[in-house]
Amino acid sequence: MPKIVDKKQMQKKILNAAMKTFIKEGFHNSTMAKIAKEAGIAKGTLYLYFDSKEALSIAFVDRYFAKMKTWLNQQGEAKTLDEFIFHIKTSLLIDEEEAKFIPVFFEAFGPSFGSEAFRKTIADYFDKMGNFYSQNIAQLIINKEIHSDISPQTIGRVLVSMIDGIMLHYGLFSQERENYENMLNESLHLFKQGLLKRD
Amino acid sequence: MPKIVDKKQMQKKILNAAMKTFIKEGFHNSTMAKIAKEAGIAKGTLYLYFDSKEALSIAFVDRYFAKMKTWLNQQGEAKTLDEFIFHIKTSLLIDEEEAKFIPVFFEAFGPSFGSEAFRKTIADYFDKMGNFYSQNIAQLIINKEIHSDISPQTIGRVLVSMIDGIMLHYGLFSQERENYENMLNESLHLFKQGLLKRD
DNA sequence: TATTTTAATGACTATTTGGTCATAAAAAGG
DNA sequence: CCTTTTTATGACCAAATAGTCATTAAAATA
Repeated sequence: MPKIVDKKQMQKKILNAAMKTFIKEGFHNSTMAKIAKEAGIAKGTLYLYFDSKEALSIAFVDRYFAKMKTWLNQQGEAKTLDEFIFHIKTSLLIDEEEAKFIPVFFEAFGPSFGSEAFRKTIADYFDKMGNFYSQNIAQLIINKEIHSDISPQTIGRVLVSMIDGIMLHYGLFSQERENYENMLNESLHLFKQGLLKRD
Repeated sequence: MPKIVDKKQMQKKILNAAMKTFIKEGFHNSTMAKIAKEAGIAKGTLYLYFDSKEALSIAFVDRYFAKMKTWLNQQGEAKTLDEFIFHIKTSLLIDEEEAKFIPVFFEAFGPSFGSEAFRKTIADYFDKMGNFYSQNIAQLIINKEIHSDISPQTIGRVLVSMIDGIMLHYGLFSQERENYENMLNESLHLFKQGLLKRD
């Protein structure tokens, strides 16, 4: 009796079209009509799968961060400070392709920072990352690898901010790769010295 | 014969109104009409002083960075590590009003990150800040306040990235003020321990 | 194939808003 | 106080675009 469509498949198709349109036109010139056309459907159809442009944007960003969340969930807990520092280094060593997407991200979603919902989506991701670090730091304090006069909750979230800052500056201001790796080593050294338990 | 008005004074007044409106409404909801109203003038009058909304935005961002550069130039060199850390704390302790402007900045100028020239303008500012820190760190190494196995040039620029990261996360993800100050203290402690010369 | 239910369509609406312009007001000097 | 020049005003216009809805198409099943 009823016509049946794979909703998720359709949303995926639309999100792919959105990506193409965003890259080609810039985010704020990407009208719902253009995105629909790129997906090969009518505007009304698009609204059957996303209630609003904001909903579409949020779904887009969600998918963008999904990969990183998956990566995060795969990470095991570090048992030593060195291992912990290595974890951080791994998360900072994004490849050059990924770095090039950072300015595009701001170009595309800069205007979205006006939306509370949008900011919350991103904030949730960083909070999750912060909690991951916090738990690990708490464990490392128990293991007596890290000195105990710091708050794991606070320093975990701070670490995320600092790491993000380093990554953003790399992506936005395109320092040389070699230079970036120097900076990584220096900052990781600083992190390690800052966290180290002294006897 | 002619009625005469101080153009610069008027532009300043309008830019102040724009700032207020941007913070209150966000950039995209700040219509020229609202800005004019905030400035206590008619919309048509506003267009006598800025040819377009874009012209207004550019004037606005120019003024924003000019202030920060002035602030930077006024800073003296720290003689001790504690003084240096205090410097950093001062630069991180932006007031809540300023923090509220951060999302507005990305909202308004996010799309500009597609422009190489725009990124360079901002990069120059951060480089200037990085050099300031580098020079101070070099001096502190001479003063034997900081251990000598780090590169002042590199760590100066890294510090700027990390500081910027902390500030951005505060502004964008609006943590509680008290929480932010805790984070500041924790991260400054980490910086200090990381930089400290050990005997 | 007829029936039923869901999906697709795109012209249309409602609203928003950057920018204009004819008119009015203000100031300065003769 | 009249004239001239500059400045101020806000109703108005045109364009853009998010979102709607009556109508049509498609698919699944009996």
